[in-house]
Amino acid sequence: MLMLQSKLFTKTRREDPKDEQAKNAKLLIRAGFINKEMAGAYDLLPLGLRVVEKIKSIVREEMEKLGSQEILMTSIQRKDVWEKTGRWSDEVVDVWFKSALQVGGEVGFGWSHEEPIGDMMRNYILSFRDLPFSVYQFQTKLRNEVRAKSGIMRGREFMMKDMYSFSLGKEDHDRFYAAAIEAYNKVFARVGIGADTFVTFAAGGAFTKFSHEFQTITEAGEDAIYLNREKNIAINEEVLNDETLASLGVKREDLEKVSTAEVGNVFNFGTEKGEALGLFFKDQSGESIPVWMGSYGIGITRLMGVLVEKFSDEKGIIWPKSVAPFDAHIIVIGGMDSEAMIAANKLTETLEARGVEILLDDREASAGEKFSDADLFGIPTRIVISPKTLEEGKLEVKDRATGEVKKISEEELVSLF
RNA sequence: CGGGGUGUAGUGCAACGGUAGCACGAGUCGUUUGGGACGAUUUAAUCCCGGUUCGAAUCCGGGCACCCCGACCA
Repeated sequence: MLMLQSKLFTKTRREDPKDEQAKNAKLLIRAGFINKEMAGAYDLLPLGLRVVEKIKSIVREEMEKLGSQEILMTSIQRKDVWEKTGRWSDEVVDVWFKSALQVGGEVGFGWSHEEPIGDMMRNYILSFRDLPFSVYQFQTKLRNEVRAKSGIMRGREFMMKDMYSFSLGKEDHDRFYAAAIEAYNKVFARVGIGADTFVTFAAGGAFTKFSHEFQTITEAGEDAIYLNREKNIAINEEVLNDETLASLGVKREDLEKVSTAEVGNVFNFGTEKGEALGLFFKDQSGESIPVWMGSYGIGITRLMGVLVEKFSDEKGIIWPKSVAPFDAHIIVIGGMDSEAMIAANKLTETLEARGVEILLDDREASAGEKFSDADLFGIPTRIVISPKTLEEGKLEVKDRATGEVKKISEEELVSLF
């Protein structure tokens, strides 16, 4: 895959936008990955969309390994479904966006899909033979937040991967729940935040004492967790009390308080949703049993924000290799029809054949400007081709993360990918 | 939703109640080409509505928008 930078319509900015404080928004806007539409709503531009798609691919792979099936539900939702669980009320759920149909009747815009999916599954879950299974989707969630903040980390419109499991009962559910946690850990490890992401004990529901959240250490986070690194136990602030501590076997004085951002959560509904929504199956004896449900979320765009918060320096973003918009950024110094350009085109072909994704800076711009943009974009490997490198017969390769510069042959370079 | 702050060319900043200026960007011409090149030249703005005043970017009222703190985040 090759993208010519001269064709990229976005521009980089030298200065931070004045209407952003959050580092993730400042850098992503300056680099042209996103555009601010309004507070809490950002457009994904070509480079930003590529990052989001990379994250989605990783999540998708892990969900497929879990055996989950991808779907896509609607954004407009029926009122009656939410009334069944008492959550249509603005008093109960304060983030609703609602509208009215011209022909009469109200609709809500999906801030979650728990109720609609439970309702939908009444069409497909009839017998114990239909269970268990799980489905997931990448969906744009709409939430009428009173205060959007922190750039793309808390928006009114954002992308979320939500998964729902439908099980025969507790045991069946617990098996999937544990597997989902494993899958989530793999996702966070693959996007580069494994070491700083902890499964925490969070407020539970009617069926479990705790739910679990995936919290990543970052100063930019809104949450705080209490961490015992030795025992690998992390506790959310809202459930930190003597009872919790006793049940988990940790002492308050052994806990370290760290600032974190929630990147995922898993929740056990038990039979609560099934009962409220009328989602039952017939067991072998013909008895009607409520379906046991769980929900599992990963904030895709928030995750992108967290990555920028964690991986950047004064010059720009430093993407982990797994989610970078491109593998390599080739910088040509010299005109469009220079020797360097010809050499760059040749190298590009060689690398492309190996599946390397390349952004080729073929613009008529000064070297300094190209280097600055490259640093801002944060593509892991920067390759410079110039009259100088041609003369030496070597390529200059710079690692964005370490800053290390190497002069190597084309063969050596190709072997890096 | 409570509190605080800010709205000026595309972007980032100036301007005592008295001619809206600077830098970057963008356009044109020329010279340049390894860390945001140089010269010439052009382009382009006071969030909206109302009030005070001879005169408002500036003061007052209302609205809208954005940022921050808190609350909220099932």
